[in-house]
Amino acid sequence: MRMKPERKAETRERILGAALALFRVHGVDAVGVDAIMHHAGLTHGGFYAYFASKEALVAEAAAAALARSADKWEEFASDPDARAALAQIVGSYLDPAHVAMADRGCVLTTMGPDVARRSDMRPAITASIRRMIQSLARCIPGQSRQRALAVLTSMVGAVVLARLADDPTLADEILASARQSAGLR
Amino acid sequence: MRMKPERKAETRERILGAALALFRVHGVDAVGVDAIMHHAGLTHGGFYAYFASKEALVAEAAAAALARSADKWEEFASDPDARAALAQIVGSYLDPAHVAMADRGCVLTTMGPDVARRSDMRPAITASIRRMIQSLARCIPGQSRQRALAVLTSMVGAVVLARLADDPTLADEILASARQSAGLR
DNA sequence: TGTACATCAGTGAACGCGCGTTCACTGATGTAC
DNA sequence: TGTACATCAGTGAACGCGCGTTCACTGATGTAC
Repeated sequence: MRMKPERKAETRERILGAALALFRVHGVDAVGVDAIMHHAGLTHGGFYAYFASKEALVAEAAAAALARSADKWEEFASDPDARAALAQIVGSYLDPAHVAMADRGCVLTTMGPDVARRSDMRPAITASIRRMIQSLARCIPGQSRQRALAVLTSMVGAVVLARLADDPTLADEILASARQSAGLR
Repeated sequence: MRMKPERKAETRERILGAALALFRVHGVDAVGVDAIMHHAGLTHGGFYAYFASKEALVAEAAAAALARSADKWEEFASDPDARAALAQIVGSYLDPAHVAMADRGCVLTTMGPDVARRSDMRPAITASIRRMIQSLARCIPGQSRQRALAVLTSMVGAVVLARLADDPTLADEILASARQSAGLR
């Protein structure tokens, strides 16, 4: 079943997407190659035509997902209305919907400790974090880098904590407090 | 080799301690019962005389470790000098040494997403989080619960991000910005 | 105090299972005539 | 336009391995006499 090259690239994206969704929900080590391929509508044997190893997929998937987040933030930050841009970035991040949909959640909050343990992934992740800080700084009154660091920190901490809280009221309180720290409302 | 009951309790603590250190450094799923028992100076077969399953150990170890953190914060918070108490709690948490020693790091930052996925653990974890928020509130000018939530959020986010950054300068910047957000310096 | 015994904390071989990875194969498709 | 062929994306059986768990056993220790 020979196919056009663009179709092969599509399949590759499909595997990456399936892997990411499963990694974020269940954790990297709890998801096997077999589960990823079935989620992508394929069988496990084909995996190694696309990736050298599961570890290589993990590295690429996490780096690509965070880079996409950084892209999105840059796009929001290019809005001339800085106040609206900040509301876009921070508001969507500190939304209970983001907490609930872990399968599409930010890599920093769904796979943070997992990625931190794999030192080979940290350079790519760090590069995206820097871009996210820069985008935030552009939206913040005074364009303070220090403030941008504090806002990113609050965003990550709030989503991690909100996912841990088994009481939705507490989770919402945490998100609301972080929104206020970020200068929203 | 029959032994005094206190000795059995000691062995149990040793297994819990070994498990926690390994879980925090390598992640729950990357650490086997065999590795835990060897780290505790025992062989794998004895494990089931202490815990019903690996999953039961994970739940108990994570809950106990966070409860111990909450105990420590309560102790610090009972200092009549609120300013000193806050410096103790926040300063030790946002110390580069805490970032570096993941094997003794706070459960929220080392195992956060892992714990959030196991819904049976979340009640115990949430109870400890509430105690930590209360301790923080006692140390904060005005005893504001809202501020306490924001400070805890910053602490967790900063340590997660600092562990991800492969550049120590960036990591230190993140920690310093969180210290400032918490009212230190 | 000294001896015999019962206890049970800890051992290590064995189990079934699912993992990551390999590979000989299949068959739908793009290409050449 | 129609046919024959080469390609290669995807299949599925098979591999060795380490996992979580079980269990018959061992032998140091506390206890009873």
